[in-house]
Amino acid sequence: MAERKPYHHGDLKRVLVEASRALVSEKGAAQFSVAQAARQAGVSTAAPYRHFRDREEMLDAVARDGLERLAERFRLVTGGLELGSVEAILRIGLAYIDFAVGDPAVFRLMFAELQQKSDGTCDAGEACHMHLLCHVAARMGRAEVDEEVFAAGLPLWTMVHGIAFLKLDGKFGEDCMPVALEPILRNAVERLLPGAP
Amino acid sequence: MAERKPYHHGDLKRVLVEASRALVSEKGAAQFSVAQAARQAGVSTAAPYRHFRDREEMLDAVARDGLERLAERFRLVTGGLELGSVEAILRIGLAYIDFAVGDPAVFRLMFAELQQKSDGTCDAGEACHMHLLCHVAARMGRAEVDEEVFAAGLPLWTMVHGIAFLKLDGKFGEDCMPVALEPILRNAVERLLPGAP
DNA sequence: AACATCATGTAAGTGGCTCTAACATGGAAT
DNA sequence: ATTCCATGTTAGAGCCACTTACATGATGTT
Repeated sequence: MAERKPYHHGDLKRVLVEASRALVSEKGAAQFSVAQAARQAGVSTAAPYRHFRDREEMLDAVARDGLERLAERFRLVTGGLELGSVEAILRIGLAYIDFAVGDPAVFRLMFAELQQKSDGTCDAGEACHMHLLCHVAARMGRAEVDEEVFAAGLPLWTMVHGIAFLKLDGKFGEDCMPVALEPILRNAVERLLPGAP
Repeated sequence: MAERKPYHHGDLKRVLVEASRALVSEKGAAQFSVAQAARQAGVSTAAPYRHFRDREEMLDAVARDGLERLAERFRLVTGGLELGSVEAILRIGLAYIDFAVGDPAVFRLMFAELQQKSDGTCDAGEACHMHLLCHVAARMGRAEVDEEVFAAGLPLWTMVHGIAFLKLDGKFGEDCMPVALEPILRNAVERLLPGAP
């Protein structure tokens, strides 16, 4: 019988984040409620407030979790590819869009306006951005990510971000895909990025 | 004395939309409440439900209003410019971003996930998109907006949309503007769009 | 081993919110 | 004048965020 109510539950915080993530994923951040997350975790509705200041801090935790998972995906899809190759940059863009389509509500939350976003969440977002910029820098033959690299990566980053959001908003017609994405992206990468050395 | 409580208030619906817009603009859609909007309009908290099915339908009305105002801006900034000129397309993009920065919360709402978006709101959004696509079509020497025009406009539309959102999310550093936007946009327009005939 | 402490849980309560139901009012149609 | 209906009100059910006061048990001290 492994089922014995543990002394003080163990790591409720993690369980709550997971429950929150599921709820957001299912119903959207707007419908998310602390009370439901608590019930899902099998604790009283007051328990979450021992681990999170308020509802928003719980959502922030879900956002951060999402950003970290996105960064992990970037690592996965570019594994083994040459730093700064068109292929690698393309894969990052596609992974980004894939994530958005796969878990729209969480993706929205990751880029939503929170009154006060924790430092950890900001860092997690920054890490995602940096992953792209490193490849852009390599493609430009730069050793580090400076202003110029940032400027060069901007149109790509924003374009992919825009595609992701417009897809979520159903702005792409019925089946959500009237045109093939990959060639458009590849074309953009090749045209927008300063050529390799 | 112009202050006499009118028989049945006149056009409460319009007043409520305006109040809602102000509230959303000020506090964000998440903090918006039907009750507050009603109080702001000077009616009971139940009154709004004579004009809107629920809270979401009120937000939808605010979104629609925003989309219509955006379309109006497009008309303004392209007035007198040649159809299909780089200048016109550029102005549309800048107006888009300008709107986003000027009223972030409403802009977010305009592209937010609503459970059920009214047809009117969809149409208003479509009108905005079409405004851009008409210029793109003209630039490509096409008489009408077909699949190819759509595909050509996609990277631009998405890029601008992405810039707007990333700006709102403060992803552009402290002062919200580490690089000049216009040259980047102009560059993108000139490189991405098939040349004029 | 006995005890104090502190993190982490619960129960109960406050005030606000969404939305509904039953009723009120007055403008417009007959 | 009478009726009807759109539009307003009051009252209330049910949910939620968050707080306060209390409970419990793991941990470190003596």
